[in-house]
This record gives sequence, structure tokens and C-alpha cells, in this order.
Amino acid sequence: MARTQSSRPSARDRILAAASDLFYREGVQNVGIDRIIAESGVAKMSLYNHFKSKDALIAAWLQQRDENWHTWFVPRVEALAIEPRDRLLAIFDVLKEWFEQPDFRGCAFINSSVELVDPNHPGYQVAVEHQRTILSYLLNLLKAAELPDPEGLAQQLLILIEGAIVVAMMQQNAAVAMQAKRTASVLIAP
Amino acid sequence: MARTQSSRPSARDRILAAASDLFYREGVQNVGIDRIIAESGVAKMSLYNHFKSKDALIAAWLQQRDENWHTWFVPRVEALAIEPRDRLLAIFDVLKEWFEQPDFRGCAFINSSVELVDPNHPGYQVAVEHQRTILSYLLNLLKAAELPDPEGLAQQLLILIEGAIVVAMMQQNAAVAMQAKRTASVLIAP
DNA sequence: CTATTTATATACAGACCTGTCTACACAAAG
DNA sequence: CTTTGTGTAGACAGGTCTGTATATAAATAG
Repeated sequence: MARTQSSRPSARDRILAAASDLFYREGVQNVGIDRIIAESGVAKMSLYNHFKSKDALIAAWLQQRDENWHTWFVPRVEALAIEPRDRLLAIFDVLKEWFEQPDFRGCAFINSSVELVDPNHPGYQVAVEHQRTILSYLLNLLKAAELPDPEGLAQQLLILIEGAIVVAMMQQNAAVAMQAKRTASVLIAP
Repeated sequence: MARTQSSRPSARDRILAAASDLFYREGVQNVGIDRIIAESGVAKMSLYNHFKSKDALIAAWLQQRDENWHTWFVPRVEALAIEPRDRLLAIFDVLKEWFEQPDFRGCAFINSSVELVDPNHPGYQVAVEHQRTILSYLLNLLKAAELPDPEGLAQQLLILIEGAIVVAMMQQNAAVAMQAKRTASVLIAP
């Protein structure tokens, strides 16, 4: 009888889904293994069969979140605008959409880096890598827009993006994204 | 006999000094009470006589760090420049000096907010308050410089400051401050 | 000198955490 | 049917953490 088998996601996916929710909302340090197995309805041994340790689960979660950025954030930007310069500005519109989500609690990569402290932690390295990914996405758009000093501008825009995320989190204010957009539009003015 | 009394700081000060160092370097969650009493050379009961709980100690530490901002950061900015517009730019020179310190590990207030998670935690509230303090400092300088839309510009500069701190931490790169300064100089151009 | 406060050293309770071990259920494949 | 792999349920060890209790020493005030 294929009662649950066909509809229910695999154990690994259920673990990652539960971990994703809890880790983001409460932070990796404040969520224990027991909470994750309770939420995902999985046995503890199943978790340790799929992931070597909690640290490995954290790294896998961040890895998955980096992929989400490619499958959600970037496509959303590219749906809102076509021209490279417009896309650079549309980034901040998508940020605003993100900030408006009720469970918004900042950037998972920044937050995890802060919590993990150790730069050698596998999760920390995924977070640093993710920021480099964003930087090179900006660089590509800047080059396509044929703007001068694309490397410098990419850093300036990255500062704006990360700053907007942090300030929006602390102030609980999605409008911060529009202030950052205003700054960006000055930077890349024709 | 005043042998140790005169030279040695009070127990409370030694506790705060040890906590300040450890909390900043390793994060409030990763530092236990035992580490703090060992580092400060104080008995555990003395700590709990001076501070109601670890959470209260965290809040007191952040409170003290907010005062440091007034006694160190602001005076340093005001030593580097006189005109309000120049002082707004000098902020980023002081940030660079901070980023260059070998034990730089980001903003204690942002980091603590991320770790504490709960907005009702006394430490979290001190952190939010601190960001408002920075914002009103920027606002005062912008008004003194007679720039248009000072409220909006203050938010834009705050985003730049916080963004620079985060990116400098993740990239381990003090030069980020100069990129932020460049953006700021465009924003407040005459 | 005496009394009171303050600090020390250490043990301890109670909670929580990660990771392992055991015993059992159930499905699919040979 | 039997074997093998995978998942479940829960106990458990060994560690860490906060906060309290206790008993002793030192310093200060009257």
C-alpha cells in the first residue's frame, strides 16, 4: 500500500525543511537537535544517518539557502526589469518584498557567521562564499551596463544591500530598502 | 593597610572588563559565566551580587559600550574634522581605524541582537536604542550642514555605516570603509 | 576589639545539549 | 521466506550551562 510513501517528502527533505525554518527564526545556537526531529517527525538516528553532525546540517542548510538565492531572488529581479541598470535598482524592490515578509529576521548568512564565530566552521565558509556570489552578480550587471569602475561600484552596492538588511532588521522597517535604492540610483546615475 | 585596594579596580569593573573582551570576541552565547569569573579573578557569588543574571550582565555590557561610543568614536570624529560635512565623511575614516584593529569582529550591537533573538531581551533593547543614537547624531550633523532632507539622508548614511561594518567583517577588509566613504561623499555632495 | 559587610572557594541542583546505542517495525529484493 | 536496508522510539552517557547554597576569610565601621 502506497499510503504515505508517495505523498510524503523524503526524510532528508523534511529534516532540511524543519531546520531551515527553525534555524532562521531562532538562530542555529538556539535550536537543538531535539526540536528539529520533533518538527520534522523523524527519528534522531535518521538525522544522524543523513548528516554527520549538527555542524554539517548547518552547512547543508546554508548551502540550500544559497541555491534558493539563485532560484528565487535572481529570477525575481530579472522578472522586474530587463536593462542591467534597471535590474540593479530592482534588487532593492525585491529586498523590500523580502523585508515585508512577517518572518523576516535578517540575512541567514550574516546571522550564522555571527553565531558560529569560527571562520573555519563549514557553515561560516558557505556564508563568505555566498557574499562573493552576490558580489560577482553585481559585477556582471555593472559590466553589462557599461558603468565605469565596476569593481568599486559592486562593493559600494554590496555595502548598501547588507546595510539595508541589517537596518531593516533592527528597525523592523521595510522602507529602508527604498532609502538604499535612492542611494544606489545616485551611484549608477547615467 | 591599603595594599591592593588602591591599585586594583573594583570587582564590578573587573567583571565588566572581562565580559567586554570575551563577549565581543566570542559572542554572548559562546561565553559562559565560568569563563568570565576565571578571567576577572572574581568569585561566582560576587558576579551574582553585582548582576542579577547573565542577561543583566549582557545588558550592562552593551550599555557600557554605548557610552564608549560617546567617549571614543564621536570625539575621534570631531578631532579629525570641524565642518559638519567634513565630520560626516570623517566618520568613515574612524570606521577604517576600527576595522584595522586586529580583534575587530563587527558591531557588538548587531551581533548581540542576532544572538539574543528575542526583541524583549534587555540587551536587544539597548542595541536598538544605540542605533537610534547613531541616527540622531547623523541627523544633527546633516542639519548643521544645512543639507536637504536630513531625515532621509541620515537613514541612507546609517545604511552605509552598518553595511560597511558587516562587509568589512565578512571580507576581513578594512578598505570597505573607503568605498562607503565614497558613496557618502556622493550623497552629501554640495 | 567587635560587629557587619563583602569577597572567596567550592560543591551542587537542575536543566539542556550532542551524539551513540539498543531494540523493534516494515518494506523491498533475492 | 529470508535477507538487507531504512526508519522509529527512546534510553543513555558525558558534557556544558546557569544560578544557589555553604562555609570560610578578609576588610571595614563603630
